[in-house]
Order: sequence, then structure tokens, then C-alpha cells
Amino acid sequence: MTSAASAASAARARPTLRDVAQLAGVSPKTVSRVVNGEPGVSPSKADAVERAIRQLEYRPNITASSLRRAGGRTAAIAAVLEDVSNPFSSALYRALEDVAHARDVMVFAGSVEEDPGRERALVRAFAMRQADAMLIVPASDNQAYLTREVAPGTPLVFVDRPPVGLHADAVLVDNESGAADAVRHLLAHGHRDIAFLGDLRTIATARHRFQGYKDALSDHGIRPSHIAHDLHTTSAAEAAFGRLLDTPSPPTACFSAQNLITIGAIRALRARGLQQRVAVVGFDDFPLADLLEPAVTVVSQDPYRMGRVAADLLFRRLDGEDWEPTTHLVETRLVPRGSGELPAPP
Amino acid sequence: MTSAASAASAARARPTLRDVAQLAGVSPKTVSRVVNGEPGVSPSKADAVERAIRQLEYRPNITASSLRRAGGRTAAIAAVLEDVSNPFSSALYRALEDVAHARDVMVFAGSVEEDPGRERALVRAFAMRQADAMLIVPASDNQAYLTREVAPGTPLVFVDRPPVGLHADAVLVDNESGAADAVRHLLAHGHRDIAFLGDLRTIATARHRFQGYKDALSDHGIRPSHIAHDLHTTSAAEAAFGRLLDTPSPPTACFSAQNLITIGAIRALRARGLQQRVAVVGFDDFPLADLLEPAVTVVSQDPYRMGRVAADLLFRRLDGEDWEPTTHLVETRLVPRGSGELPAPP
DNA sequence: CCAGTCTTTGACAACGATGTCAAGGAGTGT
DNA sequence: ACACTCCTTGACATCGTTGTCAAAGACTGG
Repeated sequence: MTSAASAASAARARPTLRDVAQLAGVSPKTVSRVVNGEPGVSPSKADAVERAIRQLEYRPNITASSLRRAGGRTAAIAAVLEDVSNPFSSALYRALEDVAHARDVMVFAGSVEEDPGRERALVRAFAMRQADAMLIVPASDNQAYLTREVAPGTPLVFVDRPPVGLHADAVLVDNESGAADAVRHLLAHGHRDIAFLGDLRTIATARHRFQGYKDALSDHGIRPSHIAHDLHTTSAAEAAFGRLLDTPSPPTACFSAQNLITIGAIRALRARGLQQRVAVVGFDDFPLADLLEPAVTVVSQDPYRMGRVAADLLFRRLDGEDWEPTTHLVETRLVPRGSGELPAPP
Repeated sequence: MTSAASAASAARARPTLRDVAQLAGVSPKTVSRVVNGEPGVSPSKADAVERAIRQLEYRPNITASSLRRAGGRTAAIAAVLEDVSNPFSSALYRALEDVAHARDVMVFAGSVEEDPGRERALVRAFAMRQADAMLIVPASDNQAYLTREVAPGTPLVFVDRPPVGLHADAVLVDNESGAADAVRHLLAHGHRDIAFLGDLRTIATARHRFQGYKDALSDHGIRPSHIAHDLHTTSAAEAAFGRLLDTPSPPTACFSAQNLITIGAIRALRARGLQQRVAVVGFDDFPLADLLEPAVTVVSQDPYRMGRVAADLLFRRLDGEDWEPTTHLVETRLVPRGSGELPAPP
């Protein structure tokens, strides 16, 4: 049983490359060559170096080597996410990690929570730590500041929301058409009074989904009503939809524009025993949506896939490929499960 | 519209502290003093330096400064988690991030997925990047190797599972008593044939929960039956529990020892229309457990709270406090919601 | 007006590693 | 035996920053 956790324990520092060199009786540069697998080291010296490395349990200091190394790559990239503990963000993260891991690159992550100041603070913190690339789910309304914060040439990719004031790769879904699909689905089941429950209007996707909702309705000559914006938590959505349901002429269906909001809407229906009478289609899938009763119809986006695509873009740029910044659209898919197929009352 | 995304764009490097010094007409050391808020700089020079910093958009390179700085703190800590995209892990992560953020410390994270080799690889990668501290959810059966990998004095805290071969802080729950609570709850509702669905037996918590299950049964003179071990995915759990249900004398209740397994068990019941007849208590809560029908009774552990406690331990050690490594137990709580209160058939 | 103190400042080396380059030895062809 | 090349090897400077220390100037008190 060894004790390594105590901060006061033997402060003997880790061995450095110089220590290895001394023990092996070679120059530091030769050790460096062995560590990095560079050619031109005689087998005998290489062997001595490797023995010394094992004996001293030497581990190279990557931050030091990246200081000197050409390009200064740190083999670490950063993810600026909405909220690490939200399933959408964590699937993104996981996809990024999977791609990064295959290349021995580590990932920093941080949660912005729709706070523009925090977005900038995180970007700055990651830039000061020399992240080689960044995946960003932006919360602020303009990302021009990135030019100042990150080193020129740092690959950037925006996910879920397009960059503003900056020309960069983006991986998005077509929120307008996805939302319109959802609303058309409800229209096809006879609904005319379709409520909209939306996230903060500072978020581009929330605005686009609202636009899709309005477009689908106006194509059928229907004027939108029953609208609640700026809901950002399950409980806010539950309260807001509850108020709409409690009016004299409540909606017969609801399009909710984000997964937490959908859950809030369902809670409001449950509290009133209306879950089998008022139809719901949500934007963005969530775990267990298929186990609720009725199972929840959603427009599903695939965050893991978005993360893969974004990660590929980052690493291709890191590999030196270059191209005009491009926006990649990932398909949405309407998944009928029950709640969206409830018919409108006659 | 500025273009910053192209890897081939103006490779003009970021300004360094020397550039600032030159522009401000002072020595590098003076710039360093201003940047770090050290005293003993005349207002006039400080002002010149600050102007130069703004003009050049200078950003300090933290990795370089931590190289020189005493103790070599990098203001980055690492989390070795089971799976970043699993709600338990991401709540842990979020708690760690919240505490770290308040101190301008960044967080690296990686997923182990019960692969001992990956655990070691991640630890090594984080150590080579000079993480100041590590939070670890171990997957391997022995962590003595950490002594070799991490710098002496690096604070370590283990979460969810105790360290083996190493004396270090740990934040755990009492899995045996939590599991026994769950089983006693089922016994109290008249059940005698209570199935056990468990995770990989390589995982300490899975073994402890099984022990709690056995103990509670044997206290009532009941011999355990209907046991399925080594289920690690929802689908494995669904299949295994399905097989138990399809026997001539199926269990009347089920204790499932992990959240994904619980979901698998519920799917198996749903597929057979038994969800209102066979009782279920799961270990570990999960989102929407209260919205299923019947709502799912669970033994809840609070991963966010576990993460807070663990993070506090790490930062207190980083602040120089010292104490004998301790194990902290976080309470579990039985949350009756319906599925665990279904009575046994006569 | 002088010794003594305090404040401000920069020169220099160092953190841990690698890029550059030249020196020295072994091997080649004639 | 000679000029030539190739291969190993290490000295040195350097990446961007900060710790150490000493010098120079500005003050203080007597």
C-alpha cells in the first residue's frame, strides 16, 4: 500500500530528461531522440536510455515539449459547450472525445449556460492554455472577438448554432425545416390550435424553430397563437404551458422547441390529465421518450453525429488540409411515437 | 467579417511578453510584474505596459508560465470518468467544473468505459499534461500504478469506487446498505421472489450491491434466486430479465443495480405487459423516472453532490491543507414512486 | 550633507524540452 | 593511403515566462 495522495509527501520532483541523460551517460538530446523515436541513435545507446527511463520512471512533460516544438501543438483541444451535464452537450463531447482519443489528443471542456461573458472567458482560458483547436456551441451574438483571442490558424468549428462576425466551419441542423416538419405533422392530424414553446430568443436555433413553426402554419393560412418564448428550464416550460392550457380556448397540440421544454410540457399535461388528449411534438430527442405514455414524437437531431462531423473537420484542418469555411447540415428526422399522432378533437 | 478559421492564414504568431516589453520600452520582467499584478511597478510604466498589452492583444501563455512558476501549477485538473455521456458521469463532471470554474481552473476529462488499460492511458496522458489534481472513477482492480504516473503530491480523489493498493481520499456511497434498503422495501410489500440484475462483477459497486441484496434476503431466511450478473448495457439487461420472466416460476419483483439496467428491466416488462404486475426498485436515479408508468422507485445517489464533495477535497489539498486520506460516504435515499410498491400476488 | 533604507528596474538564469548545426568517427571507392 | 560520404552524437540556443539578485535612484533621519 503506497501513499501518493498526501500533498506533503516526499516532494522529490519527477525526473526530467536531464536526469535520464545523466543516468544513461548520454546527452539530453539523445534521450529526446529516443523518446520521440527519431532515427540515428545507435542500438546500444538507445538501450541504455530505455533502461534509464524505466529505472527512473521518467515521463515526458508534454507542456514543456510543446513550448519548443514546431507549431507549438499541445495535443489538447477544447470544447465550449452549453452544459456538460445536458444530454445534447454530453453526446457532442463524447463524439469529440472518441475522435480525439484515437489520436492521443486530450479534451478540455466547459459549460457556458447561455452566458455570453462565460463563453468569452472560456475561449480565453482555453486559448491561454494553447488548445490546438476549438469546438464551440456559441451563446453570444457575435464571435468576432475570437480573432483576438485564439492564435491565428487555430481550427474552429461551430456546432448547433452558426458563428456571427466570423467565417468558420459550422455543423448545424436545418432548424426551420425540422420545425416546419413537426408542425405539418400536427396539422396533418387535424390540429389547428398549435402552441409554440420556445427557448431563449437570444439563441439562434430558437428563433429559427419559431420561424419554421410560423411558416408551416401560414402555409395553411393559420395565424399562430398560444406562444411562449424564452423558456429555458423544464419548470419554466411547465408553468408556461400550464397557463396556456388553463385558458378558455386551450391549444389542442403543442410544438416544443427543445428537449427540456418538451419534458416541461409533458409535466404540465400530466398534471392536468391531458397527456392522451393534447398532442405534442418536440424538437430534439431525449432518453426514454419512447417509454413514456404516450411515447413522445420528436424531431430528432443526432448530437453524436454532429460531434463526429465537427471533430473530423477540426482534425482535418489540424492535419493541414485547407478549404473555404463550410456549413454542414445534419439531417433531422421526425420520429412518430404516439404523442404527435393524437387526433384533434372534432 | 474576419476570417480566422483557415489553417493557412497569416501565420504571424501571437505576440509574446517580449513584444509587449519592446513596445512599452521596458524589460520583460516588468511586463511580467504587471500581468501578474505584482507590486513595485511605477504607475507610469504600468500604464505604458497596459497600453501595449491592449494594442498588441497580448495573452499570456499559461503553459509557459507554469513551466517556470514554483510548483509548476497549470491551473488544470483532470477527471477520469466512466463515460462522459452517461448522466452519472456528466453530473460528476458538472460539479467538478462548477467548483473549478470559481477558481479559474480548467478541467480535462476522458471516458474509461470499464477498460483498465484506458484508465491507465488516461491517467498517464493527464499526468504528462501536468494536471494539478485528478478525480478518478476507477475501472481497474488496482491503482498502485498511480504512484509511478502522477507527480508526488498530486491530490487524488476516487469517486464511486474505492482505490485499491493506494491510500487516498474517496467519495463513495454505502452500496450494501442502499441495496439492502431496496430489497427490504420489496420484502415489505410481500415479495419473496426478487430477481437481481447486476452490472459487471469487475466493478466493486456491483459486487457490494449484490452483497446487500443477499444480506437483506438472508435476514428474512430467503435464498436468492433469479440472478443475472455482468449486464452492462440496457439491451443486455432487457434480454437477461426477459429470460427470467419467461421461466415457469418468474420473479414477482426485481432489484436492478444500476440505472441503465433498470431501464432494460422496464423495457422487458413493457414488452410483456407486466409493468403493473412485477415490482421494480433500481439503484441510482435517472431523469424521467418519475414520468414513467408506473413511476420508478429508486435508491437515489446524488452524483452532483458526490462531485462537489470530491472537488472540495481536491481543492483543499491544492490549497495546502493536509490530512490522512479519508473515505466520505454520501447518503443514499429510497425514493418510492410506484414501481417498488406494487404488491406481490397472493 | 551623508549613511542608511526603501522602491523600482532589469540582467540573467532557469523551467523541461527540442531545433540546428557542427564535430568526430566509421565506412566507401579509388 | 586519401578524399569523400554517412551516421552518431552532443553543444548550444531557444520556446515564453518567472525567480533571484544586484544596481540605481529616491527618500529618510540625523
